[in-house]
Amino acid sequence: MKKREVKNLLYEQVARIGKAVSSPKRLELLELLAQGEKTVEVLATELSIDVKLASAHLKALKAARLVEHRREGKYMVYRLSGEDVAQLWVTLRLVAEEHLVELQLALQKMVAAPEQLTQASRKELLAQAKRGEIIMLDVRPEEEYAVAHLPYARSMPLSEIERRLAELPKGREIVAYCRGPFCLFSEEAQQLLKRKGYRVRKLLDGVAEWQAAGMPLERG
Amino acid sequence: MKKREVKNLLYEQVARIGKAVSSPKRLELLELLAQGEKTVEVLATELSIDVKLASAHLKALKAARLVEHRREGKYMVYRLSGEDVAQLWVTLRLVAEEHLVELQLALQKMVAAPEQLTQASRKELLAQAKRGEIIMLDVRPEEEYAVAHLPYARSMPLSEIERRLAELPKGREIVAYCRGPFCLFSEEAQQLLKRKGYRVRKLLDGVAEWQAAGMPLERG
DNA sequence: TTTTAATTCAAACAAACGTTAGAATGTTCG
DNA sequence: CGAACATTCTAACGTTTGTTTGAATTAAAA
Repeated sequence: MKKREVKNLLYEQVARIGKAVSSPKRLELLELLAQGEKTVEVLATELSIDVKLASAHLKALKAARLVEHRREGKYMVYRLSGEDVAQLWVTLRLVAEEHLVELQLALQKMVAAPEQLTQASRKELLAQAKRGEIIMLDVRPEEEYAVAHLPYARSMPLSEIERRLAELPKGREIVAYCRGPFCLFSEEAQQLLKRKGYRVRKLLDGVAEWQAAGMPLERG
Repeated sequence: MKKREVKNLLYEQVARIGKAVSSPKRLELLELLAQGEKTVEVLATELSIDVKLASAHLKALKAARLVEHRREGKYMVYRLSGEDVAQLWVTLRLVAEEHLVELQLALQKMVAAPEQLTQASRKELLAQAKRGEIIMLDVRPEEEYAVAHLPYARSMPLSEIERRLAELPKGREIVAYCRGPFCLFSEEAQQLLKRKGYRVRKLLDGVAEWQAAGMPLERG
């Protein structure tokens, strides 16, 4: 076998991964699955697409071995096939944010103050949370909190914040986070809590970003 | 603007990066450019493709802002638009190696002993090279060595090894490396030097892998 | 001016992709 | 068992891709 043929074979395999992440829908699926395993129905609903289309995209992801699935009763449950897949999603997003002006602009429109965390500020934040100086608030659905969350975080899904305000002491600053920079939950939580008179910061990191930065998670 | 439309916009931007890395040819171009800037002609020759086709792929990479180019006399010189792009290539390759059995098999066929380096063994290797216990040998073309190379490495391109054997003392073990796991230079260097009676190990890491692992490089 | 390197444009073709709709499969539940 | 449900398979569509060829351009060098 010639050198060129062997080389082509190698790069074609890597390109399979590339092809899998070349579609916006599949990227969104990966980001969602980075929060924990989910059924096809849930995924389709979150993406606002037909279940059939979601299934087709999941099949493509499965062909590239980026996801695995198992049957659970009536439902088919999909999950990422490894932590490195979540890491890949974060890397892709970071490269896009770094190089694509269009994405930077779109993000600025979406988020008032795009506070980027450095490695140092992540450690500082963790220390503050440990000492109880701030309240780390996970505003994702409770199932996702159950899979994994930032250390010392408590769960309060966006939809429940309004009627659970009593649980939040007014004195301390709140730091809200959700699925990552593209997720709007923490943005909405921040606006809601600000109206109620709280001091609130918003984190762009989700669990995938936090972990990719080498920081520890709590797993349920 | 609706939430869904904003989200679509965001993921579409990241998918631009995904599309750029969804072609084997473009991946090979990125890996080559990770060794240093190169002209279109050189790149096309290395890939064994038409200059026009190389130009078209480079245009696609440029559209995704993964590469930049400048004119230098008659030649158009391309380079990666950042270190994160090399990091992306390494991440993609690692995910592919981890999940695609086909790639693992192809690699095994190519390389006799696929010695994977851990973080600890990289540091140990660096220490040995510093103490002069081993000879770190960069067998890539000299220009690529000039751009960046592993610490304490000396340059001896594969094509020159045979007539420069006198420069290599027989006592010490030689550790040869090239562009990365998909490059055959170090494999051929190892076989050649073994025939000449040297003790030779082969490194799968190239400069991109070495750097992605957080290890230091020497830049020329 | 002529050569060289690189890009552009156009045309062509097969292959692959995203999406939609309808039929088929396998599972649970009454 | 049969009905309801979740998911996948199949077929079809228009679109986009990768590649090759040939001719036309642009910029710099000899």
